[in-house]
Amino acid sequence: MAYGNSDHTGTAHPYATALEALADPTRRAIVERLSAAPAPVGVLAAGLPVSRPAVSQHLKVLGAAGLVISEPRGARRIYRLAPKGLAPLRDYLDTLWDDALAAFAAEAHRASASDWKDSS
Amino acid sequence: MAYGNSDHTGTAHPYATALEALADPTRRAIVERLSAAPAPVGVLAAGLPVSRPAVSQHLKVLGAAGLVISEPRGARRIYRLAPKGLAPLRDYLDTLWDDALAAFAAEAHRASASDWKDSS
DNA sequence: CAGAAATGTAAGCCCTCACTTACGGTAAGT
DNA sequence: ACTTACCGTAAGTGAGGGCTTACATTTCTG
Repeated sequence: MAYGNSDHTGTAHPYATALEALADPTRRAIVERLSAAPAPVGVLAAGLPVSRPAVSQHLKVLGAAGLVISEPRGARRIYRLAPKGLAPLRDYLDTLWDDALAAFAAEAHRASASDWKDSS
Repeated sequence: MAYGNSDHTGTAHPYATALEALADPTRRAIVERLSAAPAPVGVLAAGLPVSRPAVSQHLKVLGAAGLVISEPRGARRIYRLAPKGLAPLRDYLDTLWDDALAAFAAEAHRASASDWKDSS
């Protein structure tokens, strides 16, 4: 098991927080919008069916997940995607992918004697 | 009402369901376990801090997300990762990544003003 | 300096969802 | 056939989180 721990035994790894952050449709919409161009909170909220404070809260979550960074520009605050923010998540999925393929190959090569096989 | 159904971006695409499925720590643990080798429900539940029916429900969600497939083997039912299940999610993240990079490049190269930009 | 504009935060409501126990159904063993 | 094992589903409960309104703060503008 090359992965950390997905359960509750450990601190949240970057990929976990990113995954949980992107699970929300509104947050995905925000991220997709920011993937086109940076924007302040007000503009983001204007294009969404939720209130502006809701967007602020979502941005806070996205920031904690390392997916978004902000820069104060006068009274406004410009939000943009963190370029490397998706890297941990992508790596995690790649590892899952590779392990699954390896397991599939091993399964095809030898079709028995796993631990879950009947233990009579 | 708070827009009960969650989709601003259109009909629930596969990557969305996969994302929401993997957001749960228990389901991630199941997927990671299956990425090592196929297993029946009982074995999966034995390695998790939840009951067996809970695992069944999670597997149903993962199946609906296209991440897991099952094959009845005698009285048991063997679950394994769907090799192509992660593809839509990976593609989605790749697109997001590429768009963000393009936006960053455009930002650095920008000449014209966006609507929210301050004039100066 | 007063007013407006833009944002973050607090308090609270409500709905989703993960989990449990209880039950019904199918396949293997004796 | 009876019993045992394994599994999926139904019903109900509790905690988490997303949303809203109200408020405090900072900054630009006239």
